[in-house]
Amino acid sequence: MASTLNDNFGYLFEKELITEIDTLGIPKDFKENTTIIEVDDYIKSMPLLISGAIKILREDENGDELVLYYLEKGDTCAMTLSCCMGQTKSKIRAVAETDVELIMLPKEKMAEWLGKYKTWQAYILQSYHARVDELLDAVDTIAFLKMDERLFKYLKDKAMVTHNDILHVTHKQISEDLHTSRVVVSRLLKKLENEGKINLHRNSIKVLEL
DNA sequence: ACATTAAGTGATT
DNA sequence: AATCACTTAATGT
Repeated sequence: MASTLNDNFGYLFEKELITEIDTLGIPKDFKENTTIIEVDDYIKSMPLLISGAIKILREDENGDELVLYYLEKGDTCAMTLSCCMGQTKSKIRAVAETDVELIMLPKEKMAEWLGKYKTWQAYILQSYHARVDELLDAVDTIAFLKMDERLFKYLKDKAMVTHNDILHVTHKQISEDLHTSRVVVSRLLKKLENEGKINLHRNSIKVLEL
């Protein structure tokens, strides 16, 4: 376990901090497509992503969802950060996009480490900043981009986090992530194929322009 | 061969 | 861009 930590965070954190994470953190695995955090869950620990990718979704009262952004190796969840500080419930849903390995850190240590370790402080601030940026990006995408551009961006993002240009996903699933209808997705995908940006197959899509 | 599910299409709002 | 109604194609039993 200590070696995994060193491989992934050795360049980020000082030795003592790695040791603390090693002794206090609880390693956890999630299989692809399992829910890691549900809306209204209370957050009692904060996750550090070791490997895999996590999809962060917003969900409205009808259960309609919308993809906000993806988390990758080394990232942490900004929502968790704000939840740990206040005593609030999660307002988002986190689903494992691929098989995921993470370490759960007790939230009490968060504040303590902020004062104790410079690298931890830098890491938290940096990831908070990155998350805010991605959120703004998501807002821009929804507010200013047309559906076809949103769709293509979605495909590219997905290919990026899975490190695979072939996506195994149905049009229906895409429409749910983008909060639109399947018919629209099918039509736009067809258009993208005609433009030579993707190849369509049943249950899979190959992204050509990355 | 039949049922089920994914994807394509035209028409309408 | 959403919805409906319908077709076609692929896949499972």
